[in-house]
Amino acid sequence: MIMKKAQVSRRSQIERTAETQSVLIQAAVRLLATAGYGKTTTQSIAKEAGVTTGALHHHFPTKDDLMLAVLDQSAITVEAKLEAENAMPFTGKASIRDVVDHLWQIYGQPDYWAVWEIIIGTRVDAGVHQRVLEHRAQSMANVMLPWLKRVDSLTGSVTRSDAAEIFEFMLITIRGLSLERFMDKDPAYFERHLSMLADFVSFRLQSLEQQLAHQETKL
Amino acid sequence: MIMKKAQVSRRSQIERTAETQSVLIQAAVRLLATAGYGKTTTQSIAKEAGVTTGALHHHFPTKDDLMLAVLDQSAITVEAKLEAENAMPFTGKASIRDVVDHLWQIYGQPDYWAVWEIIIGTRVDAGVHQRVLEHRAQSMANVMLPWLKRVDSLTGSVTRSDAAEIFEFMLITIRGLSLERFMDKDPAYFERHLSMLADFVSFRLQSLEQQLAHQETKL
DNA sequence: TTACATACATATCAATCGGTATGTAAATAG
DNA sequence: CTATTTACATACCGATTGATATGTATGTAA
Repeated sequence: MIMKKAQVSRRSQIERTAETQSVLIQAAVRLLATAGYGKTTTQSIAKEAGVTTGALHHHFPTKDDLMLAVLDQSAITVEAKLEAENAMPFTGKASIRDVVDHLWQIYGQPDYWAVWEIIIGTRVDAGVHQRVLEHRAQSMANVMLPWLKRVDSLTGSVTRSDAAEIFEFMLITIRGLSLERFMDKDPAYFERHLSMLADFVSFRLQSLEQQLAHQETKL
Repeated sequence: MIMKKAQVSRRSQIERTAETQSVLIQAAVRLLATAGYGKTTTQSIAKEAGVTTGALHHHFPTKDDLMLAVLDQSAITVEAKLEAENAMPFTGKASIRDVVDHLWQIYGQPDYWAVWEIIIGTRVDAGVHQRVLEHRAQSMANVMLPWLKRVDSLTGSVTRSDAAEIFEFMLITIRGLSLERFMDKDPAYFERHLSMLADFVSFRLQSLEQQLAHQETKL
């Protein structure tokens, strides 16, 4: 016990800062996801993190600063999950379902809803909302790039704008599904609709390919 | 001017009640849709409605009561829009796009977001949230019924559970699309994805029919 | 016209919001 | 070991929250 106390008290300043900030961000994410933006107060965040509001405001002068830090952390987490996926192979129709599952694993995660709470919750505050949107646009581009590369290597004929459109559609549906988590739906419900989404994407890619092949034979 | 004053002051009690409650509900919807649940306070609602908080609490003892009244009103509005659509014919693939457009006209309306603000905003309060969910389940059943009848009369072979699943998928995508309104997307973005959704539904219905036709020839 | 109910306003409540001022403990530079 | 900075706690601020208490205006039934 004493040793542990001594150990804790011997953290460097940068370690202390990193840990406290991390704890605060995680607490904020948890509260945003479960209670929503409106009920995620600086006091509840501090309590959840096990620090005081003084500590919170020391690291994040305003609540908005903390919210933006949550977005930063979320972007990092998403990127890490994506890189794990990028290491895997991508071989045709069967793996479309894997892509859908993976997107759901990222954006269907309860914690990810924190990001939407911030987007929606800050929409009245023009200043913050603008920064949030910029943040998001950057993140979105990073996420889509690997998909575009994969579709290129897979079909070689589907245009980038078509592939981008399909990717957008996947994210839209997955976002809609994530809203359903606020209702009392069973897991099979989500499974069914992820499956339908994967079917559709496969169908869409296939028909785009055939269309282009047909045009080429004509020329 | 005097006549008008006299006219207004000569409303019956039931008229006064109906008008004031309506004004309050409309104000709440407007604020929920634009500012969100957290920033929709009883005082801002009263101010927006042009009455005092005393009047608000006279008609709706608690904020929750007013929120449930918003859901009631929303259900009525949706039902009215549906009946207008039900009067129109339903003739095959082309009109699938009409159905999608109509659903978007209902659920993509900025004001409808008020309903989601309530669903999401009250999710911590178990008591209210339960009533909200029950309210919603009832409303959903009403919305889906005409679709099921139409698919029946159109194909005659697609099962009800398949048709219901497709309808759910449409709503999921439309909900996801409605989230995009908080980003700065151009109208063409929405048009593209509504079009894709319609394509998919047509494809799905068609392939389900062929599947069933194939099974019948086998027997 | 009287008696009463209903509709609504004013004033105010305790609780809580985001944020600040100030004091103390812990780490680090000299 | 000392001086200084950094991390964090305690205490508190004005503003605002949902809600209530009480008074007044308006409609209605006898």
